[in-house]
This record gives sequence, structure tokens and C-alpha cells, in this order.
Amino acid sequence: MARRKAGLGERHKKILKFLEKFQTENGYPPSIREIGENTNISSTSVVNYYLNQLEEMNFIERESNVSRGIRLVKTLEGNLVNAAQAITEMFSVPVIGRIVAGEPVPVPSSDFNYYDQETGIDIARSLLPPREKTSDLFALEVQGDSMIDAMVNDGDIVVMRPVSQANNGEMVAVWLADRDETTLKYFYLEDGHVRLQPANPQMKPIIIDNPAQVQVQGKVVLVIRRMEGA
Amino acid sequence: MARRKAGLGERHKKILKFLEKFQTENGYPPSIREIGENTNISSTSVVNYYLNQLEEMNFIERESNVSRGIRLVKTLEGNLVNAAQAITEMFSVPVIGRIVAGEPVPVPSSDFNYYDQETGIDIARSLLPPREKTSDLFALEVQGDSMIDAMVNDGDIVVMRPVSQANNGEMVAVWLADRDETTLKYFYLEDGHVRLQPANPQMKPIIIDNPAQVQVQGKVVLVIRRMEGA
DNA sequence: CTTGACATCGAACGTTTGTTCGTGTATGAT
DNA sequence: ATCATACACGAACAAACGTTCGATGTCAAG
Repeated sequence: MARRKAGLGERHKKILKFLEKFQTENGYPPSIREIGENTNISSTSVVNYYLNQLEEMNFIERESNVSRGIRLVKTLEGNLVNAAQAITEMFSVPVIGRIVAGEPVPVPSSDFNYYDQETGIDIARSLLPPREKTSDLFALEVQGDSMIDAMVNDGDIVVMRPVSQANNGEMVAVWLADRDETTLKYFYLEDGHVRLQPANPQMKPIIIDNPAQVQVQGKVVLVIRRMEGA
Repeated sequence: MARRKAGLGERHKKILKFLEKFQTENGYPPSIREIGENTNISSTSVVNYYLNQLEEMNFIERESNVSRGIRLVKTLEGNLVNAAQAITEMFSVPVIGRIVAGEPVPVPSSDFNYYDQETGIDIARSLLPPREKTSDLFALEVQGDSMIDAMVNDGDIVVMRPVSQANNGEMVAVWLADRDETTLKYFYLEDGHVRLQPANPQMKPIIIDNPAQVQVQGKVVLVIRRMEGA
């Protein structure tokens, strides 16, 4: 057969693809024999030969004399596999519904089992402050243009934590019963009244004299806007 | 010693924490002996005993007679470890600077080596359409209130792909030389002129008669807003 | 035509590794 | 006091596993 050009040959690519697939599906790497079985390589020494080359080319790292001691460093697509991309570094938040102006936020009850949800949105842990807990979060999709003053578009995903009391400066979802309206605003309790400050600095705040009329339903921790057709 | 209440004992927790830590650091799970060595359990059968219990409680899954055949299902914090949280499912985009109204977008040159960047933002692959490539993306942090009409706040992270030509309906960063201004708008080329449509539906578009005056610098694929103090 | 590099392979070996067994202690229930 | 269960442990064993060796084939360069 023709000599290998510098770079990946067919067998390299097959092995690399299999490594990614196996690790994704199983949560641990394959053995030398499993790699061979799935790439039509009948000899463990040939698999070893190719793994050594993938290591030289910085696609993987190997630990000597360790079973399944293969760590992906770079994918076939060229993306670095960051050590930070670990089990605890990404999590799913269930998208449990829509947020619209005319209805209260559908805050899940505390015993709601999110994990049955098929729809969720994946979030890198590093997008939240280290002290923020990742449990109990839920996400809502914005429907309509009613949250413009919060700088939030139709279709945006708002990730929230259920709270019933807010601290000053936090962006919260509040239900204003006398207006039949949910709104997203920065919350300030000052001099016995509530100031709900829009994110858009060109808009004026809502002043609520009776704080009891403000039902805080959740605190916004993240907003994600995906571009349609991007 | 006292009988175990239903739920996790001290040794369960130590083992679970070690599993998370080892997998994060090594890219593959530990062996029974490595678990024992790091949790002060001198016997492989005791480690086996506890792993079986963790499996019963749905924290892990095990493959019989497979070395390092342990798959984390749930972390100590209670988060599900999703199969989607795999090597290729999260990646980093370098945050290479700021986007401000008065300067062109600092589009990186095509041979820029992002991976040396220490600052990056982690993004779940699932936030982008499946056909969107993850290479070549870069991120900018918005500085100032000048992108309000794009519904983008000071401090938001805008993830972009360098392009010099846009398709209709895509949100792009364009540099308007005659105005000395960068703006984020939805791009439409129609009847020989360019319509730059703000994201805020209450604002009017910019009409540019001479399309040559519109320098498309990048296409927005994602916007992320983290809440300060969240 | 010869040589060296690369690729391929089976076999053997020793180490790594998980499972099983038997034993002992402590505790709560009867 | 007895029994059942949980917890703890060392030892032994066999299978899983990675590495090494020697052999063979192909191809490009000289």
C-alpha cells in the first residue's frame, strides 16, 4: 500500500471516530481489543501501533500499562477536548414552558422531577458563578415581544431559579396581579416601595407603592439567544 | 458501627467524589484498586460492595467484567450526567475582545491560534444547529449601551462567525464606514439596497442605498447574557 | 535490483483488573 | 440469648488487558 502522508490515514480516522463514539455512549474509553473489533483490525499490536501515532499527533494521550488508559485530546473535527469538559462541567436545565406577559411564570413545584423532561437546554457550568447551585434551575422560552424592555427577544431562553424574595439588583420575573402581567425587571426595594427597573436604560421603571402587590416568582441567572437559521 | 440509613454514607460520598474528580482529571474512570487507594479502603471487595450500592441508588452504572467499566449517572450534587455531555458536546470559543459601536469588529485572522487563549466561553454543542461548524467561531463582549437596538446589553457575550457576505435574515455585525459605527442588525439585500433591521421591532431599519458601504464582518450565532451577582 | 521505511499480523507474556469466597464484628429486632 | 443484616476485610482466582516480539508484505528511493 502507499506510504502514509503526514497526517491522518483512513485507519487513524476510523479509530478516532470510534473512540469518540464509544466514550460518548459508554462513559469510559474502549480497550485495545474493542477498538480492533470495531475497526476491522485483527491484531492488538496494530491497534497499539496506530494509537501510538495518534498520540504523537496529539489527538490522544495514553497511560502506559493502564487498561483503557486513553484520553481524547482532540477530536476528528479538530476541537480540543478540554479537561474542564468533565461530568460536572455541563448540565441540563429543563425547558418547562413559555414565559408570556399575560400569565404568571409556570414555576415548577419543588418536588417536580425535571429529569423526565426530554427537552432541556445544555449549559456549561462555567457560565454561572461558581457559588451558584445548578439544582432547581428551570428554563422558559420567551413568547412574543412583551419582554423587550428586559432586552429579551421572542424565542430567547431564560434560565431561572425559583425564588419568592429578591435581593436588590437581581433580575426577576414578577407577576403583577393588578395588571395581569408578568414582567422581567431588575428589582429594588427602597423606601417602602418597589422599583422595577427595565434592562433597557432608555425605559422608565415601574414604581409599586405596595410591595405586597409584587409577586416575585423567579430570579434570572442566564439568557440565551440562539439565532434562527444561524 | 451504626447501620446505614437509606441513602449515602460517608464512604459512598467519598467514592462518588473521587469518581468525579478522577474522571475529570484523567478522561477515563478509575479502577477498583485506584478507588480503594484514594478512599482509604484496603480491600477490593469492599469497594465492590459500595459500588454495587451506588449502582442500586442510580448514581452509577457498571459493566460486569469490564475494566474501569463504571459510568457516572448522577453526581453527588444530584445533577444527571447526560449522555450528551460527551467529548464533542461542549467546546470553547475564545473571547477575543470587546464590541463597541465606534470601532470595527476585531475579526481574527484565519490563522489565529485561538487555543492559546486563556479566556474562553464554554458552549454546549446543542445550542447551535447541528450543521453549524464549531471551528472559527469567536466571541466578543459587548461594551456600552450602543447595541440596545439589537436587544444586546452591555456585558453580553456575542458569539460570531467571521463572514464577509451575509444571507437575508441573518444577524450580522456590520461596519458602516461613513458613520464610523459597528452595528448588529438583521441583514436584507433587496432591490439593490441593504436594509439593516434592528432586533427591537419598535425601532426603524437603516437603509443603505450603496451596498458597498456595508462591510459585513461577522454573523451572530449566539448571544449569552450572564446575570451579574446571579 | 536492493534497501529501508511503513504497514500488517498472530502469538505470547506479564500485568492489571474485577469478582468471589470465607471470616469477623457490630447492631437492631425478636 | 439468638438471629439476620450491614459493614469490613484479606486472599485467591480467572479474565481482561496492554505490551512486546518476530515475521511478512508493500512501496518508494537510490
